[in-house]
Amino acid sequence: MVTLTEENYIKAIYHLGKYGANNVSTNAIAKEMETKASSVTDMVKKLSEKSYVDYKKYQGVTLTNKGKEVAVNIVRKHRLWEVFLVEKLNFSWDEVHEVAEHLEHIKSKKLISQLDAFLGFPTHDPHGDPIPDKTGKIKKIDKILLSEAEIGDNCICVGVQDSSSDFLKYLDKNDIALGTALKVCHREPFDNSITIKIKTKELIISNMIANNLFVKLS
Amino acid sequence: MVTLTEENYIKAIYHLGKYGANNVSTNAIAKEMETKASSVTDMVKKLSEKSYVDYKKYQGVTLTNKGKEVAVNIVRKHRLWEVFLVEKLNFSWDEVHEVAEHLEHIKSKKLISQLDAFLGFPTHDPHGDPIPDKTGKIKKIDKILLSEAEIGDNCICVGVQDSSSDFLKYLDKNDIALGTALKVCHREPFDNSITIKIKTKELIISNMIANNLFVKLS
DNA sequence: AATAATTTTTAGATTAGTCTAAAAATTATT
DNA sequence: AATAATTTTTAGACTAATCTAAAAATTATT
Ligand SMILES: [Mn+2]
Ligand SMILES: [Mn+2]
Ligand SMILES: [Mn+2]
Ligand SMILES: [Mn+2]
Repeated sequence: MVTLTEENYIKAIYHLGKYGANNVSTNAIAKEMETKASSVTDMVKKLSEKSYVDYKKYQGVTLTNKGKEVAVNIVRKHRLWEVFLVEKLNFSWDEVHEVAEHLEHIKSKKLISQLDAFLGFPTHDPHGDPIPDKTGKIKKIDKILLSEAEIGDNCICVGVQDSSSDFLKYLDKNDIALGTALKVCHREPFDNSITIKIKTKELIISNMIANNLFVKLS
Repeated sequence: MVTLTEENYIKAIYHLGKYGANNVSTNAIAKEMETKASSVTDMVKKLSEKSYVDYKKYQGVTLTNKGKEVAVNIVRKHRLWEVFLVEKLNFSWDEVHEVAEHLEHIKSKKLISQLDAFLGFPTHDPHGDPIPDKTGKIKKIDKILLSEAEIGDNCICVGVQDSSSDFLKYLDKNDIALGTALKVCHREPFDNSITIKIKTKELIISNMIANNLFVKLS
């Protein structure tokens, strides 16, 4: 049995550990969870006790297979609920995360398998992130950051790195959604801003924007 | 701000106080919540402090208007989710309660108003219980217990008193669902069992069954 | 290699919710 | 009206999760 709080710690460790194979530090977890390092130490001991993580004092943690299972399952639920909110309840993609943070903790196998079927077994959430299947398998698509695309490339938006409301609303305002086709026209050497063309319209976007938008070449 | 636990106590007090205008006793709450009387006393003090209930030592509690508002809102959410589970996710009516017990605590105005719209503003849940509207108004239909119907009455099933899995499965097995028409044919004086006719089929049901099935005369 | 800065852990408190056992109040029975 | 039975409250303890402040370990800098 895993408590709601434990689930949140496990999820945080999962996200922090995804890139970079090394251990996740106490401070990193504390920052992610908006809590104090001392609280993290306590919890990490408990998670280790219950063998959700491997932990050696002062060395940070990594998820065990058991821990990874829990994490992936929560991510699956989170993303399925996000799809539900957008597809069925007309939420916009910048409104879903907060509600999904709560819905992801509802424990019912049947609920999730039926929801999955009801949604038509979606493979990606509204932000382009992959949805693990019931066995925990995640199929990843080969996407690159728009900032890494070359001049002249034709791309399709497939995801966002940052999914803060501010960023998503910026994209909405500029008619950029998942599936939108665009062409990279020019890169300004001074600030790495790039000019892109969407349909007939040209748009200049900063390097920071380009660094948070995933595309695939088309 | 009201915690999940407080919500559950408030809901229990609401259900216990619905019939009979008198105060709800500590022991009654303890039984309903499957907890100890001493825990109830502690919580009841806190709820009183926060003015969700009126409480005088040794005299039990009643919900204040503020408390009633919270209770009705939880009931609304619980019943809307039950409709969702049955109508959209193919749950049967004996499976929904437990999951709804968790979903009812998700706090998002938009989630519930959109869910309500998505479901077509249902007025009753899968057990025939009325769904309060967003202002908390509950419209009650005039239903009677089948045990109170007279010989010769033609009725339609509109709800259940008990919604335990055992009872609901009994009804399923005997093709009794909400909306089912039936006629009261005979009452056996010895045990108050009654013979009913559904379509062409006769069925003998015990007084206990008849005491847990709501019907309206047709 | 010694010292300074940073990170992590420990020690001790706090809050929400629960429990057992005993005391106090209420209600029922003689 | 006195006693017995029941209900309710209090007192004190426990667990989960958190915090602050101080100690210990690690890492960075001189
Ligand atoms: Mn999210
Ligand atoms: Mn997402
Ligand atoms: Mn229910
Ligand atoms: Mn119901």
